[in-house]
Amino acid sequence: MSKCGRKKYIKTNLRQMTMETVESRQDGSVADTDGESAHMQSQPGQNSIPTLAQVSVAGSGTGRGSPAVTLVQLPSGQTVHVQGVIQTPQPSLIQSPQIQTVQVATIAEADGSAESDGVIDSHKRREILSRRPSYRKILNELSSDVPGVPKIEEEKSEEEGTPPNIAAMAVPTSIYQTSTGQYIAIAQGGAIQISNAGSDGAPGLQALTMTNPGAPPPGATIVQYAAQAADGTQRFFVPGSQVVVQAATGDMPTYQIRAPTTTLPQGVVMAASPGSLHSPQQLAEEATRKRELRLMKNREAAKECRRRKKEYVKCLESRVAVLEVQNKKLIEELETLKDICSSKTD
DNA sequence: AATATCATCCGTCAACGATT
DNA sequence: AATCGTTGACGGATGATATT
Repeated sequence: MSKCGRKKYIKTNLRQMTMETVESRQDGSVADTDGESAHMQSQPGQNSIPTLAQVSVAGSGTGRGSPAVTLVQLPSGQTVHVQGVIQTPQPSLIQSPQIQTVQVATIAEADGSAESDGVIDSHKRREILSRRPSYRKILNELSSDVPGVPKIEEEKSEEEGTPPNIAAMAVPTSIYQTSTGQYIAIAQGGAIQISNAGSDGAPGLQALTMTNPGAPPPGATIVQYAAQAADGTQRFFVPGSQVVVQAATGDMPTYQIRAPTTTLPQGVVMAASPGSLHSPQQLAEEATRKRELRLMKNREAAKECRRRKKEYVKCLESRVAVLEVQNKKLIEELETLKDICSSKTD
């Protein structure tokens, strides 16, 4: 199998896993091409329910957000309202003696005969296929429903995207990352903090104080870091037109703050305010800087997004486990009640 | 041991919604 | 309208495991 094909296979499996164990689509009636983006918003409780389709109880909606209420029609014709998957365990939840096949309203059939044939109005389809909320939102809503599920904080306090050891220090105004994964935080008072990323517990954080306080000239906020210089050092440019030079030798990195008297090493991109750009070369450098900044941000965002997704999937998996246990208990309870009833009738 | 396959992670791009 | 954050999709890299 080619690598590409293998990936398709893996991703298909992941998508199936998502659909079966996470999303639990009831009937596939919503024609979703990407398999993930649409059905998270398919909350049965939010739609009118003109027609019904058979589904299994285990897949009766994720109930994200406020507890989604699913209308369940019993074989006897009686209808009951069943909360979505997200609910606190209850002592007794017997709602149907035949819980393996109940009937739940579906979205695609909720719009009339024409759309039940799979012809969905483009606007409607657009709404259905609209982007689902972020994992942060989803998980926070899950958390609000079930105690014990940790919330994802809006403000990143312990997330991996922030440099370790820096969060506990003085609040920095700017954080820059070097090509080697190190972070430089520049606090308001001019203190420079350098930390090694990814080194858990490593005493990599060092604080340096700039020697000439004073507001940096406007437009002199240096964002980019230098590649390793020819002399084996690494240089970072900080506000105030100063340069932080990292020595490349030794186990303990050393840093010095120098005036940028030397020529810039190759690869350094100096940022400047857009108003000060004149030559095409400066414009190109500005564009390059912006692009690299965007890539860096997106890199971190992708990491964070994946972390949230993992957390979200874990949350759902644990919920599945809980519900399986709950379901088992209900079945047992049902059997017990059946026995009691049959013994009474005898 | 060499090769193939699997599993996972990561960076990037593009599209989208939300915000300014 | 511009900008930003989020996330699916894609492809590459890498380590683990199975097969030859």
